[in-house]
Amino acid sequence: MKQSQIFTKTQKENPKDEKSINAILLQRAGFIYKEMAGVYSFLPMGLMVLNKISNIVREEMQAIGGQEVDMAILQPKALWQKTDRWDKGIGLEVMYKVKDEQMEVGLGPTHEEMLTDIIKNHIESFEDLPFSVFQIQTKFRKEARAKSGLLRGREFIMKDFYSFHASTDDFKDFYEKAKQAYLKVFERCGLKAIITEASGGDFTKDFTHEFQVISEVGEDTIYYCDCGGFSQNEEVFDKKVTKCPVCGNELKKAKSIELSHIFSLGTKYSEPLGAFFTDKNGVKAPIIMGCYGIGISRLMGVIVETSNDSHGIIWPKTVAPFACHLLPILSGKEEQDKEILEKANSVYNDLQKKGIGVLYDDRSKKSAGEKFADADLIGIPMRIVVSQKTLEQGGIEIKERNSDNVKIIKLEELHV
RNA sequence: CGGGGUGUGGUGCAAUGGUAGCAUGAGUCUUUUGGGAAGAUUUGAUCCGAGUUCGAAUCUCGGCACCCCGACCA
Repeated sequence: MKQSQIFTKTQKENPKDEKSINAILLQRAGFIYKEMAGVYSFLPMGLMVLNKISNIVREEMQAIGGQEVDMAILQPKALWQKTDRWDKGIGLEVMYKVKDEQMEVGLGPTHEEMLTDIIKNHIESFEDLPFSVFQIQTKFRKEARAKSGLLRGREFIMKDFYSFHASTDDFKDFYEKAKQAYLKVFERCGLKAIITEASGGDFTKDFTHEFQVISEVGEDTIYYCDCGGFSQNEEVFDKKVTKCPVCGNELKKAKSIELSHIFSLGTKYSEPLGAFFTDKNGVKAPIIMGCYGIGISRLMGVIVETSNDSHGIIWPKTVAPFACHLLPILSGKEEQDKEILEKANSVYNDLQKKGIGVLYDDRSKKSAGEKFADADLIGIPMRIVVSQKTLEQGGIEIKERNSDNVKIIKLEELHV
């Protein structure tokens, strides 16, 4: 893609009133646009990143059998009244409600009610179980205090995933599979997630599990051990415990960001909504459920929050909008510039033919300094420079965003 | 929802109650070109509503918005 054709521009100055790194860098680089506190539009390159993240999540969900759907966002009031969540709890405190001349509806903050209602019309026997369903869509939640860029929004993109089982044992097996799938998702996104025991709020009395990433801007505090055998959220942590019950080392305390929260739902939704199946003995029983969320747009924010330097974003290869950023640096001499541009064009065409994503900074009026600064800000993992210097040395210059090493190589030697 | 802070061109900043200025961006022209180039020229702003005053960006009241701390949080 040619940079001159992307309608967004970078900003030199930090936006006034933003303290959070992800909010500053994503806006300056033109990935997102703030509409209101906690409400952002995703611009072309922002959407590319979001799609990369979504695809990683989608692949891992499909790998454990998840079937993708896209449910309605408008929520029928009657459905939420069946679980007694319209007038209290999440329905009262979290759900946006909209009235027209005929009816009142909610904007989906989560989809247990809707999905349970859908599946009950399809599931009749134990032979129809188990299965799991996910979707990636915009959720709406009234946040008392939206903050920190993409980390806590009123409108945000979430992957919500639900599983349905005939027995608790089967649910537990799947729950473990989902945990492993989530670890893979975060690893592929370049993040080290710590599985942490937490409270399920009014959802469940049992511990639930959160996937936490250590970060100073996090809202949570966790006590954990590097051995990986122990981590608990402060809200459930017994302060008398000081050593890891698994390896015996001192526990560490850190602020962290919650990327995901997974729950055992039991029959909390299937019973009131009437989602029953007939078991092997011909007895009717409520379906056992689990639910598993990942904040997709929050994940994008967390990646920026944990991967940046004073010049800008450093995207991991797996989620970067492009694999490389091609910068022709002109010399001011007509003949040479023609040669430089020809070379840059041929590199661009070559990479495109190979299917390598490339952002081509073809802006003729930008100075070298500005192109470098923009490249650092946007944060594409590999920078390729074509200039008089590189022509003289018969190659192209490459530099990885997360390193200071610069080297001249032949185009054929490029690996991304 | 409680507390604190802030609202001025697209962006970042200034302006004792008295001509809204600077930088940057954007447009045009010339010269430049390896880390946010130079000159010339053009463009563009006081969050909204009341009040005080001869006169309000500035003072008062009300509203709205944004940021931060806390409470809350599937």
